[in-house]
Amino acid sequence: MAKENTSMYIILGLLEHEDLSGYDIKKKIDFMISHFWEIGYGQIYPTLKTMEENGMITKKVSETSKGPEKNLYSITDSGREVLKEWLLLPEAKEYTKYEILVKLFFGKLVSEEENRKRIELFQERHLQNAAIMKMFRTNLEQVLKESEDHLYYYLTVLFGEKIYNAYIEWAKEAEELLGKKNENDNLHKGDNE
Amino acid sequence: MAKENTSMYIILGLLEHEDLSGYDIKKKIDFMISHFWEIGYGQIYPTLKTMEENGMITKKVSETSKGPEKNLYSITDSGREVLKEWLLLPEAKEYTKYEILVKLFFGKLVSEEENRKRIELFQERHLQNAAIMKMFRTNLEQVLKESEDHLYYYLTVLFGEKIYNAYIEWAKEAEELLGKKNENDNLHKGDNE
DNA sequence: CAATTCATGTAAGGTGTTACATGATTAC
DNA sequence: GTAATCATGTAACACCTTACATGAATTG
Repeated sequence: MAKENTSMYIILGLLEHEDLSGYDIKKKIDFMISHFWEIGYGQIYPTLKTMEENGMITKKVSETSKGPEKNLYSITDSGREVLKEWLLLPEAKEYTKYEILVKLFFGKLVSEEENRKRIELFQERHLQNAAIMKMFRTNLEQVLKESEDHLYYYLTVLFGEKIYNAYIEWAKEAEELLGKKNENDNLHKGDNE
Repeated sequence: MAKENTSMYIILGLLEHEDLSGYDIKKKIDFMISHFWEIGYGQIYPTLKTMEENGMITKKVSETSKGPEKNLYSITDSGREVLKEWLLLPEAKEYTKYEILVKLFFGKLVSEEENRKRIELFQERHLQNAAIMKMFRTNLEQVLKESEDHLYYYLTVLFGEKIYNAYIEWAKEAEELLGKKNENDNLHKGDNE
């Protein structure tokens, strides 16, 4: 058995709620979870296979009236136990890799324009992400008034929004700082003329 | 050759500034870079080996008066070129994995106490990180007044501080939301008595 | 004299990504 | 009819972590 295998627990968690195919699982993850944990098909299908072999889930081939045939998976009691045990364990610390910061860290080696462009693109990407999260949050808030079923989902969306906003704020400040540097450069240029 | 191999470029970037041993490289990364990109010895030593084979760096064994012998690496012109080319490429999007959010997403399956405890620990960890970043930033600001040599380093520290603060803010709000839920629960409890 | 730090490295295994392969159905 | 979506899967490889192994020197 694997050591961590968070993908497996994500699949278990989703199946605890409803029966799903590998394809469905991917869609759910992309929509609700991918902002803090991405998984590809290359991980999902093999994992489903070993999970079935280990008795955590069962497969039934569903002959839908239309479309290709689906493998529908259901969680077993054993799977439910494995999931709950895992949920009680302390989690590993978050795992973040920001290639943009590595490149910026060595920013002296390229032109300032290059660095500024990089930060702008980063900011644009995350303005979009922040907008998506805000939309999700607003929709969820309507639903939360009636029942708190989605409270934990809401917490993850809130997290996403906060982080993306922090990215955007940083990008603004970073651009200002580079701009200030430019002004100084120009002043000094003026001194020498 | 590898496809991305960001570790390699980090090593090149550090060697562009000064000659270092594998051990030195690890220390530098831990101190300045690990907040956005971690690397272990298991990656550094093998990478140095292949980099030497590919002519990006050269090794000289330094017989220091005291302590064990060191392998000091220097970047070559070829290595410098490889680094600069990479610095001009657009970066991959950031890679983040938050196991805590996965566990929270399925938070309904465990007790609320469990979830609250989790968030508190997360917050404590990042209060410490934020404090470290603030200290770094304050120190760097003193230096920046004299020369802007460390401006790019400063930008990465600023990033760290913003992100850790966003984590902390989120944790506060999340705790409040869980608390509010509790109050509601108690109210409903009262209704039924 | 015991623990920590300095210093280098290997082996094994787990994790994750990318590319490839296939084929039916649906929407334009 | 062509492009996109539905649906499943494999193979290769790149990446990264962990554990192990060794031994000298320094610090308390």
